[in-house]
Amino acid sequence: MPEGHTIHRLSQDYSAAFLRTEPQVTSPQGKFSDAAALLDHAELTRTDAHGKHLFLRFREADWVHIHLGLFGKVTFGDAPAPPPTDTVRLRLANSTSYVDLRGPTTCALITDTEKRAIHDRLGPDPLRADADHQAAYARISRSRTTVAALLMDQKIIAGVGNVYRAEVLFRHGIDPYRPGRDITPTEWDALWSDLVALMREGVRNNRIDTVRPEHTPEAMGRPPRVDDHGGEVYVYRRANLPCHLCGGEIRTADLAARNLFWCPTCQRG
DNA sequence: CGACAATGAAAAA
DNA sequence: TTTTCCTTGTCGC
Repeated sequence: MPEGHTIHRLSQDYSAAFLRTEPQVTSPQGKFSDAAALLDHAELTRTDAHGKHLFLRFREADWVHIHLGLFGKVTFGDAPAPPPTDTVRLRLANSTSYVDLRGPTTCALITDTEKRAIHDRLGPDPLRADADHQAAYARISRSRTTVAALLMDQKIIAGVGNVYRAEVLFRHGIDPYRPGRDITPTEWDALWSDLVALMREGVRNNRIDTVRPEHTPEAMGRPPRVDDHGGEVYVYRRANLPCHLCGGEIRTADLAARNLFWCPTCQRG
C-alpha cells in the first residue's frame, strides 16, 4: 500500500526492529544475493525516507535503496522467522524479529552520492522536516498542467499518491483539472498544510483517513466504509456512489494513466 | 502526451 | 482465469 506515509512508517518500523543490531541479511529469491552477502551481519545504522523512497544504512558505508512500486510489500514478524517463500527479495532477521520485502521495483545497493542524487530529483516531502513547500509552489504556479497531475509528479512534491491527491483536492473544493498556474498562494498553503497533517496521521495509523470528524459514517448515520485499503475517504474509489456532502455522483476518469476520482459539484474550477 | 513493461498477490469473474 | 492496484521509468510519436 505504498504512498509516502507507508514509506515513512516503514522507515520507523525497520528502525524499531533492527536499528543498532546486526541482522542476518538474505535474498531467498536470489535477485539481491550478492549485496545481501556483503551486508550479512553488518550493523543497521540509520533508516531514511523521502517521498516513496526508503533507505537503509548499513555500517557507515552503503545504503540499500528500496522503492515498492505499485505492489511491493513488506511484512514484519517475530522471531523465529518462518522459511521464506521464493518471492522474498530481501529478508532481515535478528534474535527478536524478521522482515520480508517482496515485489519492489527497486532494491539496490547505492553510495552516498547516488542517494544524494535521488534526493535532488525529488520535490519537497510533506513528511520531512527539511521540506520547502514554496519550492513546490514555484513550479506549480508556472505550469499549465492540471493540478491533479502536478500533485502526482514526484519532482514537484514527493510522497503524494493517487489517494492523497484525490482526497486533498476534494477537501479543498478544487477541480482536479484546474491548471497549476490558477492555484492561488493561499490555496497552496492550505493544500500543503493539510497534506502535512493527513500524511502524519497516515504514518501514525498506517492507513489513509481523510474524512473530517463531522462527516464520518457515525456522524452522518451511514454504514462505515468497507474497503481493502482500510481507511475512510470522500472520493477515492467511490465512482458512481453518492458524494458524502452533496449526494451527487462521484465521477472517475483516466488522468495520465491513473484513475482520478472527484465530485464535480463540490470541486470547482 | 499515451502505451507499455515490470514486479506479486488478492479479489472478482 | 482475469482483473486490479496507493508507481514510475522508458519508448515512440
